[in-house]
Amino acid sequence: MNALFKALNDPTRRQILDLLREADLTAGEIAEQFDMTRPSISHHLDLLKQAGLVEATKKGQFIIYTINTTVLDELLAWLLTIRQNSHPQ
Amino acid sequence: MNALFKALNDPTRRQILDLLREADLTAGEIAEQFDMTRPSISHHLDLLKQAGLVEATKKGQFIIYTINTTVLDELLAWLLTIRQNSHPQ
DNA sequence: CGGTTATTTAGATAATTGTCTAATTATTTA
DNA sequence: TAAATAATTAGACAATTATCTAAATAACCG
Repeated sequence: MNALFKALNDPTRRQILDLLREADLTAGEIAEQFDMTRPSISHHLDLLKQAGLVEATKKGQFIIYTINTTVLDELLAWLLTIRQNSHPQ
Repeated sequence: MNALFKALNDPTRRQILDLLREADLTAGEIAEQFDMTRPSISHHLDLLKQAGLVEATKKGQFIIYTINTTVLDELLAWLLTIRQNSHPQ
């Protein structure tokens, strides 16, 4: 869970996920959406990849990023546990 | 959401939430559960409080911490959106 | 092949974070 | 009121993080 929380603990990375929710995008298309250098975006993508939240597939000279939400299941389960069972009086 | 993700991005703080899910506890009772100094735990409790995840009420010389899960609703909603609507083909 | 394009890797730096010890505040109690 | 207990605040320090520029890798195209 550590890599997951770490990946989500940044507004740029969460925004990248929001973008990828709409469509698969190349690294360059993602970078265009931010006022930040490409290496910085590349680094954010790497952290998302480490957490398993995105997958990267090379297509020619481009790298296409795809969201993968299955890793969120564990987080979702934890959240629901915390929320529903909090010391009922 | 920033304070929330920040608060959750630490295993000690998540474990504190797990403890408070079972029962309200004083700062000292929480500190007992960890191999860490009281000031460190106090700092973690402060971050949880800043995120709205816990509430502190003074009772004599003790401070009792209570979990508050309502702030998790926004996170839960975001997670569900990300998960359910990810670029259906 | 040589130049251009897409992206990452490497290395540096400032800011943030987690932890500690020491000091402070507040409350209880003998 | 003085000592003890509960907890926080303050300040220091090492580790991590987000960002940048410069360099490297890889693929395309004239």
